Amino acid sequence: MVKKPATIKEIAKALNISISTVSRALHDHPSIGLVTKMRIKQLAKELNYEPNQTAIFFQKGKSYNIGVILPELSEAFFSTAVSGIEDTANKRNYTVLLAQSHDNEETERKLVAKMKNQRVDGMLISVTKNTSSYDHFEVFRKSNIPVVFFDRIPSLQNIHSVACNMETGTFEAVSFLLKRGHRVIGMINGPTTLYATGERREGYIQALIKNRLKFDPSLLVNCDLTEAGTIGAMQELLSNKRKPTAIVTFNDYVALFAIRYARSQDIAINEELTFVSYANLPLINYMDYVPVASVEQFPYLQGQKATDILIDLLNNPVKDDAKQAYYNITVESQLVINEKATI
Amino acid sequence: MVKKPATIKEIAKALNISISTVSRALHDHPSIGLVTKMRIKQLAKELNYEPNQTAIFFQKGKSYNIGVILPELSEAFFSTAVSGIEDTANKRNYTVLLAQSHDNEETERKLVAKMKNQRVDGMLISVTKNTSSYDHFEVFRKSNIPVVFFDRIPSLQNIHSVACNMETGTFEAVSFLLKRGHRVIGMINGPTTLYATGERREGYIQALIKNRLKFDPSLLVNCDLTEAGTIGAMQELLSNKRKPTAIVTFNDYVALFAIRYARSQDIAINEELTFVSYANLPLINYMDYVPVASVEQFPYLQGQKATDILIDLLNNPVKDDAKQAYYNITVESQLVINEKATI
DNA sequence: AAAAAGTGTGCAAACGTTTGTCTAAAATGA
DNA sequence: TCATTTTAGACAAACGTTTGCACACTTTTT
Repeated sequence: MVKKPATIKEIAKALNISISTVSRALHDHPSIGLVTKMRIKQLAKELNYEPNQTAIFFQKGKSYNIGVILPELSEAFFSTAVSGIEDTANKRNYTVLLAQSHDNEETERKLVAKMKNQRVDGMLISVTKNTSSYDHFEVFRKSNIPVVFFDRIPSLQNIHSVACNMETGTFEAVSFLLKRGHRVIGMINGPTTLYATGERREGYIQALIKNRLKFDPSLLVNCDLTEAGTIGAMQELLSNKRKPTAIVTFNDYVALFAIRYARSQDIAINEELTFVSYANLPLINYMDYVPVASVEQFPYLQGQKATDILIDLLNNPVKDDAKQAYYNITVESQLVINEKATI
Repeated sequence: MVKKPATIKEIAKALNISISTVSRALHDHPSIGLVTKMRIKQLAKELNYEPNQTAIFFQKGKSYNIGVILPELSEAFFSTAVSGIEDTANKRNYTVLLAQSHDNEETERKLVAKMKNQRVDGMLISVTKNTSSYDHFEVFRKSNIPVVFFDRIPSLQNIHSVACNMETGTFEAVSFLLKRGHRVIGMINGPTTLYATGERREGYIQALIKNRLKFDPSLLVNCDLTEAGTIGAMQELLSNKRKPTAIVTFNDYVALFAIRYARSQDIAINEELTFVSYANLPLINYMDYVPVASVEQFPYLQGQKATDILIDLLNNPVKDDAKQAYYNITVESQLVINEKATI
């Protein structure tokens, strides 16, 4: 009943030629005569021949698998990045093995072990919020499995990475607000431990400098990204001697919390107090009041680039470890005006 | 520099024993003496031996890959389901190949082809909203690749499926509202083409019957799940002779649209008009006004069950196609009271 | 006319593992 | 003590493919 899939061997036998000829013919190897090639391809089609991938993987000593470890698939940023990864990988004949760390370092460690013995050819990793030590990634180096970190990248030397430069977008965001006439602009930034927090700060300050304005540290408050933290930050900003007329928030979640709080204080959103945020998540489609603009981080693009780099690395393995060149790609963030919020 | 991973062969040679002995020893085969076994395991550990998965896959003629095709990863329902799938698959030594159809039938067809020649052992599929014909799935039957459909299942005979029974949850939801004293309960249901729409309707009616109330068809309106459609449905319900004091909405998105509209009409949410919805998405954490209760569909559990069934199917292949038994698992939905909304 | 180059194909090894069958030695039974 | 069973391990085939090398034949060059 169950007919086994056709093999190269069967084709060879049926045509009374050698296996190698069949293999070469199917790969359009130049040394095979046209007639034989046609006969072979013809029969292959008739028999519905499809190469046995497991055999090829084995033979080539590769799995054509790319492992991906990221914190949380349900975050829109990551699920979009995954789309970029998948599309690129599929296009280049690789397959994606996905796993979520759920922002748990322990899980991350386990996944690393799992991935390694699944024999992935390469890895794409976005580290956990809380990952403090990076030694568990060393096994990949030892096994000669290239790793490209994306978005959340560890502070290590000699790694490949793709990340988004937040400074540019922040600069644009603040410039945009300045152009709109705002002179007192607050910022609710993230925890100082995050690299991205520093970039936002820098962009903010640079935009002020460029416009010959003085940087007022009391207008820049850090927060832990929770709702409570955001409310605290808002209270601090709103009670400032110079009360801001616009606020840049670390991400859309913070924006949501901040806007909600502002409304509870009967502040007219984007009139009395204008908001600009980051990420541009689908979330804002469902908010009643949304930031007037968002700094886009291009997750799909980041996924694409990281995958491209990884596959290039796989196709051109370095012999000499010392001569290894490291890719550190930066995607520029970019301000996007939110049409829904035009008032 | 790059040291190749150790193989069974090397271990054999180093210990001057046969390959088969090493293989069996590592598998705790009873016919291997204790001392040899220990020696082998010892050396294997020293050499950091790890079985070459590609070789094993090839040898066993299996890929230990499970293909998953679903509409949209960024929908919380699916990303949660994927977690269930991954966890179960990993536990049982399978690997997950993920792909999104983005609710596009054409993409779905392409993915099917892709998956088949990636030589997956089995498939988990949640079909596209728009999939009208199911013949592209036939290739799996022909290649003897078992398929388990989940959540969105095609209306076909002789398939394996895991889905959530919406009737139970709907029954509970309406009963809950009745117990709270509501007597005029509206429902914004989905398009009649969806199976789940029928189940909701049935649950709604059954709850009324059970409470000796008459079913009033004018209180049950269908909609296309868009914001415009929802507003239309709301207008219809609110202008009804018997104006509802509570509304059950098809899902959280519809709930959001409906609540937003109600607020635009200055209706006090969950006082003047009470909402109950489905899904319980993270979305509602970010809504200012949320339904008082949601019908939970247990996506994680569905993913788990579907994967378990699939792997069972893989481990116990049927010889005789005619004798195939089909699994059709139903997960009961369940009402969950939303604490945030308690007023 | 002989040598060289080109063309088309076959042979066989290799990749790492599992597993059915075979054998030698040791243990058991009478 | 010899026959039988048990134990511990070896041998070799098989899985499907790719690829370096060899070979025969034909064509071109000298």
